[in-house]
Amino acid sequence: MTQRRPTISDVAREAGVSIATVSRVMRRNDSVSPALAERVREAADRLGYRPNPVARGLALGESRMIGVFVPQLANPYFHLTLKAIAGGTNEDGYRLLVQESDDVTEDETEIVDTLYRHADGVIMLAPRMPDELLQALVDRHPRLVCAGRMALTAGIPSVATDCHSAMLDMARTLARLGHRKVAFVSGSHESWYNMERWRAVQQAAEFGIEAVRVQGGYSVEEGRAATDRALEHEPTAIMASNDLAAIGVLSRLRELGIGVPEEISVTGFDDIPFAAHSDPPLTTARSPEGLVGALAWTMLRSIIVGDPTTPPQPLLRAEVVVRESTGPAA
Amino acid sequence: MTQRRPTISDVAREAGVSIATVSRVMRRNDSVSPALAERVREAADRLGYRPNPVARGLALGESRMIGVFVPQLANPYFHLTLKAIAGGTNEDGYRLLVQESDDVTEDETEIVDTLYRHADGVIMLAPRMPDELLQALVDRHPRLVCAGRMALTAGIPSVATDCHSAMLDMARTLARLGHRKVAFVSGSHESWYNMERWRAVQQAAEFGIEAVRVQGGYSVEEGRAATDRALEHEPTAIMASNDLAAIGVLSRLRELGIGVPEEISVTGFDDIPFAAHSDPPLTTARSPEGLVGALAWTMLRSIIVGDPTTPPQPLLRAEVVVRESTGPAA
DNA sequence: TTGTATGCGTTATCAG
DNA sequence: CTGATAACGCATACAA
Repeated sequence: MTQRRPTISDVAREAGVSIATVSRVMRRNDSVSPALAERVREAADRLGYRPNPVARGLALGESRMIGVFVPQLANPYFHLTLKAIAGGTNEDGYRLLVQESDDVTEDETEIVDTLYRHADGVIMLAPRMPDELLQALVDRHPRLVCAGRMALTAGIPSVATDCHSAMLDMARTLARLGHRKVAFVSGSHESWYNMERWRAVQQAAEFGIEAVRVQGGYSVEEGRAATDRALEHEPTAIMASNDLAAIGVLSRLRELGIGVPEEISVTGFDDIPFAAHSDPPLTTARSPEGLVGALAWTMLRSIIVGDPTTPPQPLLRAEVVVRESTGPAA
Repeated sequence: MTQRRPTISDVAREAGVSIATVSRVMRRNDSVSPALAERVREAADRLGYRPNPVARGLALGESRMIGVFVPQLANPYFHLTLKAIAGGTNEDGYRLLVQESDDVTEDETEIVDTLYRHADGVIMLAPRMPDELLQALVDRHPRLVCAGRMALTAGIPSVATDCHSAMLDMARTLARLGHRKVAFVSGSHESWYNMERWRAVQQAAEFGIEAVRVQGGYSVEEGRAATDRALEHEPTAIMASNDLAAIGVLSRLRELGIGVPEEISVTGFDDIPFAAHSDPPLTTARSPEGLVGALAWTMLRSIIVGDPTTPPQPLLRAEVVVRESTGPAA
């Protein structure tokens, strides 16, 4: 029933040539007479033959696949980056192998290890594992780049957004509006981005802002739950580590009948597509995610092709987007 | 620099045995003396050896990978299904190869074809291609299942949600609230789900509802743009084909100062996580996406292992979730 | 220009 | 229980 897929030998037999010739034709190696090439192509078409990329990979020692690790596919934040990577790899004839850890940090090493077995290189998006593990990983797998986290001490080519500056900018904006006490709804303590953002909020003490941190997460539900914890500290503003949580905060505040921004200001981070359409529209920061993805691929590609010039490892600017969820302190 | 990965031969040499023995140990084939097995395992550990899954796949004729096609990774609707599939495959020792078409229907065949070269089977989520192409696809690739679209005429094992009934229920609810004219914000005309939903809205003529259709899409932005087109028809209710578009509709109506549900009622479909947190919370329908994914994998697995019993091809019930975006007709 | 033979890393068959 | 050795499907030196 399940007919066997035609192999290169089948085509060779059909065309009356050797498999070497077929291989050459498929690889577009021009050192084969036009007539023969045409005959081979016809035979291949007739049989519906397509080279087996796995076998080709084994022979060539390359798979033409790129592994991408992402903590959480359900987080819209990663989508633009992912698209940018996909765009770049497709253009260069590579395919993507995407795997998520579903936010469990312990699985990251295992996932990247297996990705690496199937792919010519791996891009990690916002890995949470500690630097030591990252270090061990890159020792095993030299073709590895980090996006969404600077892992320079681990010696991994990295590209990320400078969310510290952006978060500081947002805090400064709040300070100017008279806010003195803000609650930070934290994401994962293992996330580099999250810790950079928290660092900025703390540093906002410079502007006279007192900061407390409550545990949040990366979902609307976790943001809702964190809201009650935040309110215990009676802040005039709540800064969430990401938009997903911030939208949860907005949802919960509305439920409690607390006016935003009249009574409490709320900020997010990432500027996911929903941020502009929440009620009220969310003040947040937009990082150049597409650029992050594009650069990550550029860096990885230059590693793969053995380009000796070390690519720059940029920390990209994020831009504050002020919408209606922030206002003067109550 | 980039040291070669240790192969089975390296381990064999290190342990002083044949590669056959190493292979047996790695495959946990017990027909090898405990002492030798231990020696081999030690050698493997020392070298950091891990079997090359690609080579193993070539020898075995299987890759232990499952391809998943999805139209749009950025659409939250697919995430639960994806997670369910990932859960099932991981449990059975398979890995996932995920690819999206970015909503361009023409690319679907090519994507599935290449997925199929790398994987032991493919799950298509909500493919948009016409039945004839689907038919051609399954002729080439017997290990194929459809989720989110019934493709029975094409002879493809399918599992999907009965969104026609659910949409009809929603329309009935609106009719009882006095609505007589509704605008349907359409998704892709090539989407089976979308057409099922539109069919239901049309059928709502039974309840005295007059329906018009305007073009929408699968994003907040497209929903916003569609709103103005819908308003030209002066409907008392707008039924969007999916939550993403519905949230766009809400956003645009708020901008226009049109009260929901006082002046216009709005419904969505899918019950994505944001639906409960929009303003106002969205009336929508919830399909058992997790179940869809789980069943899709069950079906595919039984095909792969050659289970002769034809699995059922269920049309699953979706449930209407009434929230505050619907109310009596103005 | 074309064909032959070998290797890529494993598994499996068949002897010993 | 263990070891040669032939596949698996393809690419490529090397010969012709």
